[in-house]
Amino acid sequence: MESVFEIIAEPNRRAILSLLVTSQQSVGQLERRLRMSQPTVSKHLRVLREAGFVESTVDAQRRLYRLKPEPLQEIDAWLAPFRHFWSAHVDALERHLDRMAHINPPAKKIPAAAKTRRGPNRARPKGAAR
Amino acid sequence: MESVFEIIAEPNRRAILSLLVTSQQSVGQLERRLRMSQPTVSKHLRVLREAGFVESTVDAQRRLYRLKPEPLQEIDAWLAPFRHFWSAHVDALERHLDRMAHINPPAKKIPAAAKTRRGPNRARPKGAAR
DNA sequence: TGCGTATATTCCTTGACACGCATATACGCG
DNA sequence: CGCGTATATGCGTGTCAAGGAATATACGCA
Repeated sequence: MESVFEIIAEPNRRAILSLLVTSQQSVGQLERRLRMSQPTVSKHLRVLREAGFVESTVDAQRRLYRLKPEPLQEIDAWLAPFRHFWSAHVDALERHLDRMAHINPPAKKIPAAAKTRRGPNRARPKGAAR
Repeated sequence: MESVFEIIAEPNRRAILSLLVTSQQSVGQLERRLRMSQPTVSKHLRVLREAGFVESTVDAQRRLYRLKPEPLQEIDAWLAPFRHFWSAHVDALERHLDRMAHINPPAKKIPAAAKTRRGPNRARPKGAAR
């Protein structure tokens, strides 16, 4: 269980992280909202804590868990080279569509904004449904 | 092995993806550059292919594998909410530093670039630009 | 101090998967 | 055709992690 990628491979752990992104939560809250057994939650929290994804503070008998950014940023960093890759792809597609448009002009004009959105940030969470 | 996260949990598979980001590669090339056995490479490629991370074309006896963007974009999309979280953190830190600077002004001015540098993907309003 | 609540830990079983080895399939060439 | 190269697949095995049940620890309160 060494890498951050193995940590987030577990669906329940991802669910916990997703719940914590809004605000800190106690173990009991997570247990109820995720409908998993208390030991299971505690075990996953232990894994997440040891990997640096979360930290906890004590509030009487409760423990409040909150997110820590570093490991997720590490994943984000790993994705960076691939973002370049797929933005290049989108650009190629755009050029292709531009060529098509040139040969066979569309009925309606495409807003210029679509062309201006350039840069390392091209990666839009492909909104389209499946 | 259903989710994209389980797929990239395996270090060798991540290595394969990283090699493919530059250009397409044959199985043999991957085998040599990663120093893993040929069956192992083929098996990982199979997993990656079935999950949509790569596709292959046939070149005589060779198979050339190349990247496909969608699954990685899916991971990127999952990270989006957390980017909000950690940029909020950076902002809080910045405000804190600003307060400190106000109380006890620094010798040197921080270059403006430092403020713009907001991760490759500073979470942007989803509907924006299209 | 004893009880109830909240969380952590231990033990055990089960299942998934990564790898090695052997073998199968596919292709080109002489 | 038969051989060499390139890749895929099947089988057996070892490892490891996830979850359930039981139990331990910590805290507040009467």
